Amino acid sequence: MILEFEGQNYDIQEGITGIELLKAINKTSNDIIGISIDGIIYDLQTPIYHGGKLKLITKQDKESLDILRHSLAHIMAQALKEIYGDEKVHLGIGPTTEDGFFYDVEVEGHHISEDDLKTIEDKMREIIKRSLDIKRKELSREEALKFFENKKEVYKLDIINSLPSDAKISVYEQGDFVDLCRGPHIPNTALAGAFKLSSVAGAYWRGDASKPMLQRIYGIAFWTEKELEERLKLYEEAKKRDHRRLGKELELFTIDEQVGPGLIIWLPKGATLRQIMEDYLRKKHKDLNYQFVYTPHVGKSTLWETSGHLSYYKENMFPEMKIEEESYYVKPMNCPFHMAIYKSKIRSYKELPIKIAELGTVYRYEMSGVLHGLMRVRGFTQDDAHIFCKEEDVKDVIKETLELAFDVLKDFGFNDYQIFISTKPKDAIGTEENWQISEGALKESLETLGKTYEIDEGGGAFYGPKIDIKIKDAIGRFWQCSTIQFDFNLPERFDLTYIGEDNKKHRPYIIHRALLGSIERFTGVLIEHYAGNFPIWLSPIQVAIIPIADRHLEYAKEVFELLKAKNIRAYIDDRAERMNAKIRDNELKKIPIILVLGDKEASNKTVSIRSKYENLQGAVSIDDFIEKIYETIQNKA
RNA sequence: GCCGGUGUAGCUCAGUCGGUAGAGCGAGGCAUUCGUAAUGCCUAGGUCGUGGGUUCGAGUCCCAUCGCCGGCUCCA
Repeated sequence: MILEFEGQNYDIQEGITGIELLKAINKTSNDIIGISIDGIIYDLQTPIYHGGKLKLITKQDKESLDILRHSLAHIMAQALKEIYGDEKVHLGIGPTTEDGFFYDVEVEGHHISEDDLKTIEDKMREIIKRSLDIKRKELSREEALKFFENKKEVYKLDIINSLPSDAKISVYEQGDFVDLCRGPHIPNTALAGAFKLSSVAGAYWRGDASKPMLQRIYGIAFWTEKELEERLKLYEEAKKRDHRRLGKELELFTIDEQVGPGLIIWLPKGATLRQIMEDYLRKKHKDLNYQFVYTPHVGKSTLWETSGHLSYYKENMFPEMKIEEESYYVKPMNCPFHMAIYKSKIRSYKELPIKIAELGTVYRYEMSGVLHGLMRVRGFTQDDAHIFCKEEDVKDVIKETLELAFDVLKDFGFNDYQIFISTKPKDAIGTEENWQISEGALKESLETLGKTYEIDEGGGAFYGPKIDIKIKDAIGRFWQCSTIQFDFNLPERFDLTYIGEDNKKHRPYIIHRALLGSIERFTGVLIEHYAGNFPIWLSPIQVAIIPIADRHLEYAKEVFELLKAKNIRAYIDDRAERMNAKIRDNELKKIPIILVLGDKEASNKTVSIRSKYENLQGAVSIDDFIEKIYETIQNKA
């Protein structure tokens, strides 16, 4: 077979392993972790049977991290076996994750706790020090079954039995430890980089709640200690930004055990933030001729039967309520009500597109174990809208909607996105034409706007294709917020029509979209994105006024009234505290602008500004201050 | 819902071997009136998540239950 490497062709014998190959081409280095041939990754232990373009994978290549992490999972498994006994430890799967690895295991007679992690880590380091070669062996199915049966590795047997009949079955061996594995792996345990076991949690075998629950041990791994430290710092940073903590500290929201889990209580400051967000959204939507509506929180069961929710979504709905022989359900979505609004009169092609918007509060049953602060709740408000349009409007509507989404996200401080288009799945409703036109509009609009996107082929809902936008926050995490979905289902179910130019009835297209998604969740993302340091336009309190001594209180009130008259959210910190203490407290409360008022300011009618903003510094007149803060609010800086 | 952890003052946490609960911050009061990140003193505040049980005696041990935390699962 011919391997092409650095512009040269090498005639290499088939079945050669990477290690031998590297010797043959005179490239040996501990930095080389694997190779790829025509993009297929091999470790250095695997025999190669096909030629092509050879690339060396070094520690600098992203792919090498996967190899490292995979091997660390094995080393952890070996450590567990040595600590708890070969026969007692049953291995599940041990894949890599975004920044490390995990292994799902069952340990007979022992529950691994966080306290055990240190012991396991120590054993892992010991194994690494043994400098064990990691060897690959291929087995026949029979051999493999026999081997793992002897070892009582029930989960491995399950895996082997589910492999396709022509699959190559390989095991990797390091010292006494042998694990069923496809690879790739580092060649020797001594090459294992920096790692830390982070947590242990339960995980169903094969993700199936009817199967036994194994224990999943998570680890983080990188080639160098430095990278590991950086990652651990990121977790620290995320912890500092945790919206549950900041939400409490900044008095934005609370969740009361007595009120109920997953139900958000907006405290005055959080409510102010929410009102600002909602007012902003209303304005943005009205500019594009969206019509705002209000709809009830409950609807009769017949409504949910028509919409299909009772057959497809019931397990996520709060249970039925009976009133006067009728059954009602609390709404998990706003769609059926918006359908009712469309149907409230005969529609003409002349009034399309119709854009019905609502900040609609919905309730969904979420399992108790998944609730999480503002991010995962049982009651939330969607910035929801349904656009009813003609086929020829589809493109323009999608483009307009996307522009609005990017505009809004940008104003909230998000400029980096991952965009996904999900296309037609196997069991779909709607005509081929419906899907083509819709998918085409989604792709074309993104291209017109110069946005790159990925396609999740066949990942759409059965009722229509969609675009999901994930926003990147200040520390690099992605959050899915906006979604724009076609719905070919509801127009049929509710028998929606409009009268066309031809005086005949036609089916409208429905585009269902939310930009922030859930106001609750988006607020959580905002809190973490800004670490509680909101830009002035969003900050519940924009200005803290600190009179230095009581004799300055009168001037402070004067300034306060002037700000209040201009709709600037200010308050006077009139506590009997020293100025320094007040400055500290207001900094901790993350109030963006602090005005210190003393003799100088009172006599000159100025304010002394303390803020992080360059244009808002030092001593300026009140008018200047108001002008500058207005400018900053306007810029949403 | 499942696995594991956890629950002590408004918040963050200490509480040994089972012997009736403690700190800091915060809150209230008094004094201080101060120039860019913590002034001092005093005071109040707890059915130890809840309900059972063991015990002469339970914050501490056991059972149940609720909430929270980390995951899994789920997210037409």
